[in-house]
Amino acid sequence: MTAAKPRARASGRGRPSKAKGLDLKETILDAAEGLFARHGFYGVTTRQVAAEAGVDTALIHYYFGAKRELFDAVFLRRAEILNQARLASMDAYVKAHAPAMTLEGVIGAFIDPLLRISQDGGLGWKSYFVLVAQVNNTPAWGGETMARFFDPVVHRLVETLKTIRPEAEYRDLFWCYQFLTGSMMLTLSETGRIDSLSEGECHSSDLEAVRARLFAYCAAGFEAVIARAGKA
Amino acid sequence: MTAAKPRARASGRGRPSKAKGLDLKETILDAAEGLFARHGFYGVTTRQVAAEAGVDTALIHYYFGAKRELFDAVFLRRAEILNQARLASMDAYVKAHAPAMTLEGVIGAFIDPLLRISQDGGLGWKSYFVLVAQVNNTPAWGGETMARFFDPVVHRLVETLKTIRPEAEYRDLFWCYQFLTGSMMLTLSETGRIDSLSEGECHSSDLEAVRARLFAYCAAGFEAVIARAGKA
DNA sequence: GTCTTTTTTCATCAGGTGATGAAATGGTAA
DNA sequence: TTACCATTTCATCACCTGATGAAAAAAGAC
Repeated sequence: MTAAKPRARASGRGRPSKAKGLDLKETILDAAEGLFARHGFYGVTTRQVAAEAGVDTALIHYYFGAKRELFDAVFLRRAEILNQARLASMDAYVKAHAPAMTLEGVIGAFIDPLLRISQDGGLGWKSYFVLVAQVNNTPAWGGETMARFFDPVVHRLVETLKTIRPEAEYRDLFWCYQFLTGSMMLTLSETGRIDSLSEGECHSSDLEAVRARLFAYCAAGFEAVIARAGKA
Repeated sequence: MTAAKPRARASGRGRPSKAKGLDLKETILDAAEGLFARHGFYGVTTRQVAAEAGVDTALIHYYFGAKRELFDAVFLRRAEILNQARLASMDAYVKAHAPAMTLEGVIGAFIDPLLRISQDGGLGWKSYFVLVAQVNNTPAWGGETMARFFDPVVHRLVETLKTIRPEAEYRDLFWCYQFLTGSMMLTLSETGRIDSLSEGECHSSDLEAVRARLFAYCAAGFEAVIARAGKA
């Protein structure tokens, strides 16, 4: 909003960054991440990013090319990490509880990495989740990337659920997944709406409160939909 | 994307609109609604809106003032209608089932008006829901308006639920509401993600499939969270 | 030290942005 | 008719946008 305070500045003109241990490329990505999360792709100018990063505008184009490529770079930077954390979490759960998996356990293994990373990962990750939530309901901005990285995790979830509820139909599982992801993304966005709505009783940032409720909520939802399909 | 085709054009220069039954103000709102929904506030220029509406740029400022006021006008136009439909639906349910209300019934009365309007309201309403979903996780653009109109409906929901589950804690009800609204908004956005994810098994636009699952899903989720709180 | 390569900055471009004041238009009322 | 007034258009402003080519500065190779 106001005049940006440079966070990294090269000494003179030359090439000091790597010698000083400053990676301007990362600094630019950090700045862009925060701004894109707050204002969206079109709501941010390359000059704002440059100012926030304490860097000349041209440097952004030198490293990333067009503005859209910068956005993609921001999106990709953490996508792989996130993806592998979730796959590992699912793997670990399956290996540890293979004989007696529960819906709630599987769903927890699917969601918990995100909560944990959001809690422990610092502000960068918080911004990143806001960004992912944005992309999640504006597929035009990276829906393809979204699909490329996250479809495998989702299919892993669905297949695992199918293993422990063989009678469930795929249609039901996919719809339930959509409901789950809507809850999850809105929660990770930490918009503050629940704070004002509940007049201070709940806090967006209280992910422990989420953990205590969301897994059970979703598991019961899946169960109900599966059961209802059996009846109808 | 491409060259816009004018949809309404005044004959010469003067003031033919009302005589012809054409309300250019509404035409502008329609055009703005569709564009804002697709590209977001900053992703749309007043010139694009003008072109889509078949109108001069200056006319937009004549009717609405600044661009942001145009956005607010778009948002407000349908907010009141939506709000009253939902309050009426809740009222009707309570009056009809007062002695024996169910969680699923109350939740259905809360959500169903949106599904019905989205199904029967035409493209304008579809765009509007995308817009509301956008605002829902970008509170900076109209979160205040959002709260002003929709908080009363949410409180009505929560109070009604508290009536039929007096043992429930408000904290739990608010968290569950957040989960519900996340599922609902993502669903109403009809992003098409479920279509590709399920390889054609499900369709974003199939709101009948949503009706058959979402109410039961949410009701079971609420029930589980309330029950778990009682135990813990 | 000189040469080369990478990084950073400067200066600038062509085009687009939201916005406005003034003029044109034609319906309405006297 | 004539005067008025809401509506619509035109022309334009000051500023910002993403992007680029060339120059400057520093690090590393020899």
